[in-house]
Amino acid sequence: MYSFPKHSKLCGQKSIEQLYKEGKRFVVWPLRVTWMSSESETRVLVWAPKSLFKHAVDRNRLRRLMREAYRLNQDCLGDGHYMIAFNYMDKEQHNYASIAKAMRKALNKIKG
RNA sequence: GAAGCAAACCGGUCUAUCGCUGCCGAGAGGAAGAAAGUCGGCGUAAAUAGCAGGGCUUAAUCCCAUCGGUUGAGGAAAGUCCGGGCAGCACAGAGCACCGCAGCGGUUAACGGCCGUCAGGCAGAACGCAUAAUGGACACCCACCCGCCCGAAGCGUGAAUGUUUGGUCACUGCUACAGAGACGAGUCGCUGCAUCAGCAGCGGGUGAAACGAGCACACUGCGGGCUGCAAUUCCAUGUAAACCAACGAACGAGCGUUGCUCGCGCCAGUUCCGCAAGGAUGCGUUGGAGGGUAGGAAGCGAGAGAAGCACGUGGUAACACGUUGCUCGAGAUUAAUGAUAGACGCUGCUUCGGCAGUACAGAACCCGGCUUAUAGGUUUGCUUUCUUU
Repeated sequence: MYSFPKHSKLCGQKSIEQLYKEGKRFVVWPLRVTWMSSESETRVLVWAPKSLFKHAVDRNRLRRLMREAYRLNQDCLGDGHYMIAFNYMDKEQHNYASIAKAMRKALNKIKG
């Protein structure tokens, strides 16, 4: 129920370009969400930009936090299938609780 | 015991819940899926072109879900500064240019690294000398004076150790200002020789330096082919206005007009564009061969290794050698190695209840170095000084 296996990750240059070109966008601070509905299963991409976080260890940490927040709250999406990208926007590192709160809000917004 | 150095090493642990990469096993049953094919849609008056998360079909490839087991970041993984392996391309030999290195000797696969050593400079705990002023302490019945000790800059000596500089000046050049002159020029004074011209010697003056130096864009020795795993190789599908072949068109040739010459006539494609018009271009058709990008696999780690630690031998050491013993075992690709909660450990402060902190930082083909970042801790060695015996 809370798993996040490999085939749930969004990969491939073509589908990522398509998502960023045509997807709908909104912001739930500190996350910028780009999403579009999908015919097959839901696939997700998380990203922390190098321009905001110079060290790889910080980017890894934020990516893992966002991934865990999605994994534990993915039932908020219901039965729909989507392609979603989460971009981290803040210069400061938030803790897990605030990222999880933003994640729940974002997933409910996509569903509704 | 204190102080100052150097080298080597470690750099969190446990529990609970949820989860991920690779590998192994079980396992109902297949699953995913391409710029390709095909059928539709939009577009248009209708087509072509074009547009898009469309449906269906299949390629390489992979076995998916589920269950069980196992596995998983560093001393710097970092910077990408040197040197190699490996890969592709180039390549007769030698030299020039360019770039790098530079006491001497050694070490290594190699190096700008490392080890030993020589000379000069700098830093260096501590010690010695020295005393200004308001001073401190001793002495003194008290005050003043004198004496003595301490006392900062300062001067000197200077351990372990660290750091820095170090080829040559025959050739080609450079050395500001000052100076007659910084190299083929010669001033002032004196002396000697000489008929004169001048020659030789000594001294003064300038300057960091005046036939004696220093330096490099000069010379000498040694090294360097270029590009990097986004290298490179393979798989399947399809193909371009580039390649090959055949055929055709255009130009030319030829044919017609004509005595000859000149001149005129005898075609149509591709592309931009919805069509036409207009513009650009010189080729078109058929067949063959065949990339790049995107996708997948290898390269990529038990086919690991110039691997590490003991022990032995040689060497001052770096290091080398060994029929010796033991140990290590990540491999992602929109990118795993985690998240949350609690406890312990360590460090500092403490009103002894606690409180605060717990670093630097994340593999991306692999090694040897260097450089930079780093909470806290351990061990060993050296030097000086004090105490005890």
